[in-house]
Amino acid sequence: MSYQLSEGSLEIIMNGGQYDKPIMQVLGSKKIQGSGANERFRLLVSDGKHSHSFAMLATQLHDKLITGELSDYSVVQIDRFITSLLKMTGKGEKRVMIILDLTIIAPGSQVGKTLGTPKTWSEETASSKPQPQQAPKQNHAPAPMSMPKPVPAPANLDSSILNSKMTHPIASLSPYQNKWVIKVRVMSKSPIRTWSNAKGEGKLFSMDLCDESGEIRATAFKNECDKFYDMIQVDNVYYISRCSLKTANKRFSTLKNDYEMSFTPETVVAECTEDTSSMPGIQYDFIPINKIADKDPDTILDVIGVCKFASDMQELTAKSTGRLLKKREVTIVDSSGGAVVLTLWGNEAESFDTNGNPVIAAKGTRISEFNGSKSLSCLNSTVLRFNPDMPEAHALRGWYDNGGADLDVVNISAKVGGYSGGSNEWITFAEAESRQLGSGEKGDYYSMLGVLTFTFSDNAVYKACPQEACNKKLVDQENGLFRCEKCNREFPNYKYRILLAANVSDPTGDQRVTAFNESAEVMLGRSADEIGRMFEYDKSGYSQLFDDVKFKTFVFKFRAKMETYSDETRLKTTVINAQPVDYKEGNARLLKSIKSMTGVDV
DNA sequence: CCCCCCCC
Repeated sequence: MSYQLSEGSLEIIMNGGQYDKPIMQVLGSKKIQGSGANERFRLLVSDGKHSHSFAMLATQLHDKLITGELSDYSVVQIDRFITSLLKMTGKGEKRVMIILDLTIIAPGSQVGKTLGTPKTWSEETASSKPQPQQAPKQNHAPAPMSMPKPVPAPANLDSSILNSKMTHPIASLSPYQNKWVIKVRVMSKSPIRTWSNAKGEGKLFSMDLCDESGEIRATAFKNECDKFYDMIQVDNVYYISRCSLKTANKRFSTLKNDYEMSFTPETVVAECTEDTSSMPGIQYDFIPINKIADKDPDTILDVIGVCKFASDMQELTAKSTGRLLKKREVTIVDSSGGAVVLTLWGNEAESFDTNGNPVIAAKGTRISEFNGSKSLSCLNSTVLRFNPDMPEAHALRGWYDNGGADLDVVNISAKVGGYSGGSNEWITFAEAESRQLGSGEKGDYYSMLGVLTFTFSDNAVYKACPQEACNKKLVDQENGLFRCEKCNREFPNYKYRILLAANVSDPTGDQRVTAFNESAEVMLGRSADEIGRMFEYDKSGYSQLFDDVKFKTFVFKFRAKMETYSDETRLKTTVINAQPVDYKEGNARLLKSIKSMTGVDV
């Protein structure tokens, strides 16, 4: 078996030229710094003619080396790379190649030897030769850069860096080398946050930056926070230089970078005003909503869905910190048939506009679990986009507007048992529907303020087994005796019980419900015994009773569950409890609700 | 230099 390496490609690349997907051989690898998360590997690669050891492996490819998939003598196709000129202390410049993506063509064990007789490539070799120029193509090479007017002061910029007409890839940044300019897109920007602890107090904001080679978080404290907060805008591209780098604490960052940066008083930021379309935008890795249920709590993920329902904004005080929080729960659906609640906080909760069922793309939301059901919660670093101009969003819009809106969905955030939210919160029929209450195995309970709009008097009362624990309907033997099939006994006596079918309405909808004896007695305002007697001896009083209760308001507790009768599955809602309204309590709830909707203290 | 990401 013979392998064809891209002879001469190294020379072109190391002189700053372009070469599309060169085939090279790995001859060695060396860990150059750190351990664990700080690991970085340098590779010795050969194109058969030359070899050089200034190739670095992007961190996301480390696994290939660690698992041995990539080893000495492996033949690889370098699918994506960038080169970067690094200033070496006292040694001029050195070009390094950062391998961003590769395909293994043959494992090292299979190749087993050095191909060709590569000579060590050196800077001298490079400078002694004319710069080979392949026709520019694709976007592999460092983009030629014309520096915009530096902001705020040109004197702050290292002119040698700027004049080098190149920028450094994020993947090449390290604490050991501070002369660089990066050209980055801002993926997200946190709100300004203040802190106060034993070491002092201050304020900060952080931003997540990306370029072709990777991503990194930058934080601006105190003066720099004030200086740059307004200038830095999400989605814009900036040239940034003179930050300090330190090891990132993986506990607090999910970015794929071993380092993070802090702005310093010397930091210079200049907006890139040229065409930035070649710069990567925000990269999403969307998970279908129905797959979220299988993921562990605290997983960070990207999701896109159509807003089917949004709660009003609520204000609440965090018990632990005493902080005033604003939150809004948005239920999103996608064509996977899943629905999930996404919780927005702060300004995003406040300004969210539910009109038109917007498509929401969210990058970096976190799964939270409460009372056994999962939902998504936004973090400060979460990127939210409403109706973004992207294929996934257009596809979802089309799906939703052409029937998707009416499809049944499984809401993975549906409450599992217990009263809704474990609280005595009053919800509406619309919310019950949106939360998919009743779709689970166990049935769901919720409370609401509802109006009894109709009660069905037919078959509302029946003669039940007189045994205390048995309420079975008796069969009239027509001989003065009544038979209970359950107790397998005949009785001369019976007790009346109510089984009431009714309609309940609220401002958002209505629902056919069934009420059993105790709650039906409350709704009708008479005992089952009285109602039974009226049924037997006072037909007009009996029907008047059912008329009289129309439009009475109650606080209901319902149990909702899907049930199937003769091949037809429908939501069955049972009255667990009905109580007359305590208007003092009811008004307190309304005031609270008005306050949360308007922010007005009433 | 932060490291909180909330609540039911």
